[in-house]
Amino acid sequence: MKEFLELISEEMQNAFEKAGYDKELGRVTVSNRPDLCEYQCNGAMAGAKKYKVAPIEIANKVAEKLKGSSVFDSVEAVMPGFLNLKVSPSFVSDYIADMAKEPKFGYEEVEKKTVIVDYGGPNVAKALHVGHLRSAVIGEAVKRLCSYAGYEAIGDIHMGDWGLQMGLVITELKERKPDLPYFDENFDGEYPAEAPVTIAELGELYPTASSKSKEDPAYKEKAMEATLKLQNGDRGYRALWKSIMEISVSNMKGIYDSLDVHFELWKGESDVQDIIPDMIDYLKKNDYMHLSEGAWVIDVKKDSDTKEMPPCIVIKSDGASLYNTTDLATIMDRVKKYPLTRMIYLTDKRQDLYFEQVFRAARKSKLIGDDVDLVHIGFGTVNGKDGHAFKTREGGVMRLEQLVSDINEKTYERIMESKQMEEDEARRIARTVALAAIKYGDLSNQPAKDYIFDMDKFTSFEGDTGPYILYTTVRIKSILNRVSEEGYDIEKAAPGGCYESAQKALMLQLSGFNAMIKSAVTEIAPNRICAFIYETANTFNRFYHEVKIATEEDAAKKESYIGLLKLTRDIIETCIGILGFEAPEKM
RNA sequence: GUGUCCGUAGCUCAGCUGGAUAGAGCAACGGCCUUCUAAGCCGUGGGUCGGGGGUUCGAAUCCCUUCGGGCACGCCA
Repeated sequence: MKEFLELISEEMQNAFEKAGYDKELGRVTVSNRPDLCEYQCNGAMAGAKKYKVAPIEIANKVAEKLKGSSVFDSVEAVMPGFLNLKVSPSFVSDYIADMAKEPKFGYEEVEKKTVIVDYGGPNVAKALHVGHLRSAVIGEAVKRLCSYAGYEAIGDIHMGDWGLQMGLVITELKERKPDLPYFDENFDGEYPAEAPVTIAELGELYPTASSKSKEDPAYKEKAMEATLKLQNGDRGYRALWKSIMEISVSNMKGIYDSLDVHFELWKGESDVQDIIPDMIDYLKKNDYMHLSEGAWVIDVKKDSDTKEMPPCIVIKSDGASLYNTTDLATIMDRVKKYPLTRMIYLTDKRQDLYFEQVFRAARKSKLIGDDVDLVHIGFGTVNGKDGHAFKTREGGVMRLEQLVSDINEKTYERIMESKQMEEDEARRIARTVALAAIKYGDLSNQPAKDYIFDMDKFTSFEGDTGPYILYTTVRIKSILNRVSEEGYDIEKAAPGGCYESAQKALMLQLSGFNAMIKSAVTEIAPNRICAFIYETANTFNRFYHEVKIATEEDAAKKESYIGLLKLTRDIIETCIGILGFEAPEKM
């Protein structure tokens, strides 16, 4: 189905052509002066120079040609040459009626192709903290957006399970419990089924090891050795690693589930270990890689570069692989396994340069063809109110679990303050609302920007927030339920006819849905969806306030209202579904 | 130093390929609950869009320059 703006632009373009001007000038945009008109066309001013006439003259001539148009209710040419437009109520309401009938509200899917979204990126050794929130939340939304758009979207958590962090953990554990069989070179029996550490211990092991290695070079040396030993397949280290992986992954699953974030693939850096040697051979054989300062690197500098571009290190001088190695191997692996058209990576924006190097290296060495798009979306940091990295009140790193439960608790209190409700129902609703608060709060910002995670703001639930969106949706559902209970068949209600200006405003708002999705997909910008549903909620609440729906006596009006309500609900729920949260039945 | 992102109301942010009086939310102040959920709606006050040039009929938006800030720059991820 054609986009609404496209349809009215066509009408305008025809008028330009009939008036003897270039069709291209007739592009219509949403008005930036809603007090004057709904849509506008600025083509007359752009064309003034070309035709050597005053803009207003062109505008007048075009307006003349639009007399009797079934699309526009009014076309006004005003100084210096704007064309101010109002569309006819029947034209919008017909369009809206069509949207309600079409699958995906008339949005036309892209060609079905496979895209991998690489997000999450948790570190096996480290507890999930606020830093992991954005990747999970944005990544999930991007993946769902791609799916909605028609792609075959595959999400890969891509865990950090193979680098130095594992060496650090192993080293620290060895210091503490040297008697574990994993560290006994001569041990050849079955390793214990139970993990040698709890998840809590694991969470503490890494930070300790990490700070030790920064202060003590000998310790760092040990950690690096342990890393290499693990990568080289030491039996005990592998068994230990596997054991740590198991408890870590099950812990992660729980947390990601609570965020309603789900991965199709639970791959990690370690999964490509077996193909790394082949890749290295390939890179060496074809001279893509050479020795530099003891390390194997791929030069990725281009003549056109104005900036410094260090080479991409594939093998460290101690022979160990690193992030780059596994990322390149992962690219190779994915290309082999899937008919890919695109790979989207979500990480902190501080890795911008790194990904540019890896992408260049992958292309240069032909591990990936030019037909596959590689995109890195670097997102900003989550900061506290003071503008610095988000911390707990005590100054520690905010664990993701902690953050979620804090917001759940505050939401629960908020509900109990004003509503009469059973405790477990309130708890359940609190989780739904809290999740919306967290996700919307994140997604409504542009991904690349840092943002302030303000707990008070996030739990206040007024204005441009997730709970406001949910509240609006719940209001709609509430009316539909009521009407339905009174015996009205809401299934047959269709949004035909336009009786009120607030109703028309809502229709015009909804008519922009498919254009919005299109731009959100092209720009990979979930924040577009947030802006759209916020405006939709505003427009609906105005309509809600001005028009009494349930008590409307005129059957035709009532049907059109209810039809519009259903469409509004469906569109909002589709949008929040893409964003990764949902609305409760009541709140 | 090189590169990159950013600087818009007291605070947090929108402003798409340049267009008419720069928009929201929070905070402040004032209205609206016997009528579909007041987590809502309506209204008031508040900005020389960091500064300076330029392109244009027209610039927050494009170009140059300058100041201020964040971040990254071979063996971490």
